[in-house]
Amino acid sequence: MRIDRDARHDDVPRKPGVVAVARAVGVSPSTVSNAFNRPERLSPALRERVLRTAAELGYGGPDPVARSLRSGRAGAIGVVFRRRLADAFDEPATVELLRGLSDITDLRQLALVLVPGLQQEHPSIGPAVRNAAVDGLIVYSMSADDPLFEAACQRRLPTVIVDSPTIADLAAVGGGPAGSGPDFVGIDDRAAAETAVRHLLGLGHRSLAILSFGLTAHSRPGAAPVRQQAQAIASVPKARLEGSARAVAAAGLDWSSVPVELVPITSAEGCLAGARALLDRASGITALFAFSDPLAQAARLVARERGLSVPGDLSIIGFDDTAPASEGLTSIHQPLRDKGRIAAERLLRALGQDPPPAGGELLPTRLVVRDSTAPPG
Amino acid sequence: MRIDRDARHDDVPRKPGVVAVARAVGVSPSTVSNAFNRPERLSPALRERVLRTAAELGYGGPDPVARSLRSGRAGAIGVVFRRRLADAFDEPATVELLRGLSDITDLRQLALVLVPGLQQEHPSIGPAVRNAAVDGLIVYSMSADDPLFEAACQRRLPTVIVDSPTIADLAAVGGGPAGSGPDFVGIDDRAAAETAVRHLLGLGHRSLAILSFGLTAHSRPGAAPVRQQAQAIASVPKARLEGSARAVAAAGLDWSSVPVELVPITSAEGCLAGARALLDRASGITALFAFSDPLAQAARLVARERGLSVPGDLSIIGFDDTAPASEGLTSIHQPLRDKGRIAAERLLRALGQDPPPAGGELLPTRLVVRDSTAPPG
DNA sequence: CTGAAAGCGCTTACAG
DNA sequence: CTGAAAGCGCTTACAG
Repeated sequence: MRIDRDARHDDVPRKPGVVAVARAVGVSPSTVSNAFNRPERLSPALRERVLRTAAELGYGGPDPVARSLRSGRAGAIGVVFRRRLADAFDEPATVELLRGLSDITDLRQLALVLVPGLQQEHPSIGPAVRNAAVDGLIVYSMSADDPLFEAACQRRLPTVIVDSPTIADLAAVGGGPAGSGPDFVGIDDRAAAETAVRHLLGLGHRSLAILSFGLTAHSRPGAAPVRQQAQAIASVPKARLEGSARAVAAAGLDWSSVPVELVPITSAEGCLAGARALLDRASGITALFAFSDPLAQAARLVARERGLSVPGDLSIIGFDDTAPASEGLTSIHQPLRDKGRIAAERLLRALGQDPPPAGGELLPTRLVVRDSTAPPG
Repeated sequence: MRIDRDARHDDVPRKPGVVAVARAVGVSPSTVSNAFNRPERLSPALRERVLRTAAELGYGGPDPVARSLRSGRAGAIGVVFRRRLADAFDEPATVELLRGLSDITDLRQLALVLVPGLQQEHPSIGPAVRNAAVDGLIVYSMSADDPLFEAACQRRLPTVIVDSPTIADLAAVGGGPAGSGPDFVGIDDRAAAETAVRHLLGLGHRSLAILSFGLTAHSRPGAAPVRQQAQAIASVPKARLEGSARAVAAAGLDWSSVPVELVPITSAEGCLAGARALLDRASGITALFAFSDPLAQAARLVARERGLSVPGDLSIIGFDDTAPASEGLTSIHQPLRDKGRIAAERLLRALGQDPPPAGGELLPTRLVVRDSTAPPG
């Protein structure tokens, strides 16, 4: 055990601490601490002497962990992801959100602690969120039934949920942290999806299909009939499916005949496989609503593979508007960077004296029509 | 002071700790700790009772900071950036490096602590790297004379430098951490630049110019004559300039007549302004070597602004190969994701029993010829 | 299977 | 301007 080893060989200290420096200079630990943290309390000469001796001894400065334990502040905020960090960096929408978060944390030189979700391969290690030394948490788009979400809530840290679960869905499931509860920043996914489907229907399409995310934390890829849709827990796909259904019903069509395919969004291959599966079983459709731009891009690739022209044979609309405009993908735009900024601002306010108004914040979305949607050929 | 407040009102504890839970259950703190960390040491019934009481009391689980102080491990590695985090996320090359790093950290569920550099606006706060609770550091592309680099070295943590400063440049400046010194992962920037310029010269160009990064930590944008180039400290532009000069000299041309423009790479506007300045004063050139793809893309934009066709009137070669292949930019490819992976692997090995061989690792690069370079028209 | 004790490295109000 | 003392919340070898 390291501690005992150090104590035994007192003459061979592994790493010098504040007391070693104090001893060498001939002052008290308080003075060493002050030399680093409150320079104005020392005479310049003494401060100089302390700093020089510290450097000679190879003292790396006050240990941030000890300082943090004493002061109660970590100087960092955590961002909790559903899955691997590598997956997060692969999603343009997530990187844009991170840009927005860092726009705000940069102003205070705060570190951003990126916390990975569970790995299917190593479920035993336990969620990393339990170990993150942070002052507050951004929880990014999780299903309310995800064990990771429970673990995040358990920290009882000031928390801002981004996108999912919504406060309403949280209440329905009965989970969530105690006390004042988490804050929320997101969009009106139901209304946005309704807009997307209305756009397709307005062009004259009568036969469409949907490429969605998983409906629960442990959702399997594949077709999701209406009865399975009713079991949805994940707020984002749940709301978008509801919005889509509403638009379809309003047009006098039968929602239960609209194919919905669930796709694991963790990999480009998953997106392609999902698009292929959907186009296999719904070969008659003329329009497709994908719940993300990468999904829409995959669908367009698969359509081309099969000799379908877009939008001639198949109209495709995406979500997030993260594809380069040059690709001409019709999509629902949402202000992802602002979402990050606002989430970080609200978290920082919750950490300070100035908590933001309860109830969370919904950001505006808008339909951006480009070249991937047109009337059926 | 918070501590005293808690002590005074012992009946209104702010947050329950392991002792509060222990008291409530009627066991010792050790047992509570074991309930969370070594479940096998308790009878299932007792463990259950401890966990239930903890939940009732609103205990969030063992405090990671205290645990970290005691155990000596943070369960996270830090990535130190030269500038704002938001700038880092704006650079495709940096995001790709982060993907590589997280490919490895994900395997162990390690958090990634993103540490911002100094803000010009608030130099007073002190470098955030001093406060990062991490087990090791990835230092990403810094100039050896950057105060931030010094602060990072001061932590005396196991460290892997990515790209800059190189071990050789470090030794020349006389800085760097004591002890075994930092590890290094990068590329042979000199050779890669030589290849790029040879490609241009091989096409028949005789009049070229260079769009470079800043040569020191506090480099100003603008023209950099040869005598200023000699003062370069930042390893990457220094080596690339040397490689370029070597290729130019080998072709029997005069390096001192090759315009070199320094560009602040922190913003898209900076890139455009740099490209404009260079094209203003070097209007006769037929070829341009930009030290990054975003810089090359900016140069192409500016060329078009001025009615120059690429590659007809102006050949442009970039670096990193981060632009979409569809844009047809000739570039030097480097394996950025592998670079991240290898850096993380080496750091993890240094943290364990299996330190990597000294001397660092140089990754291969290759010239990718596309449509932005051609013989002079 | 459980508990008492020490200590991780620091900071801070307080006394001098 | 400087020091002695307490304590942040936890874990761990050791004893029982």
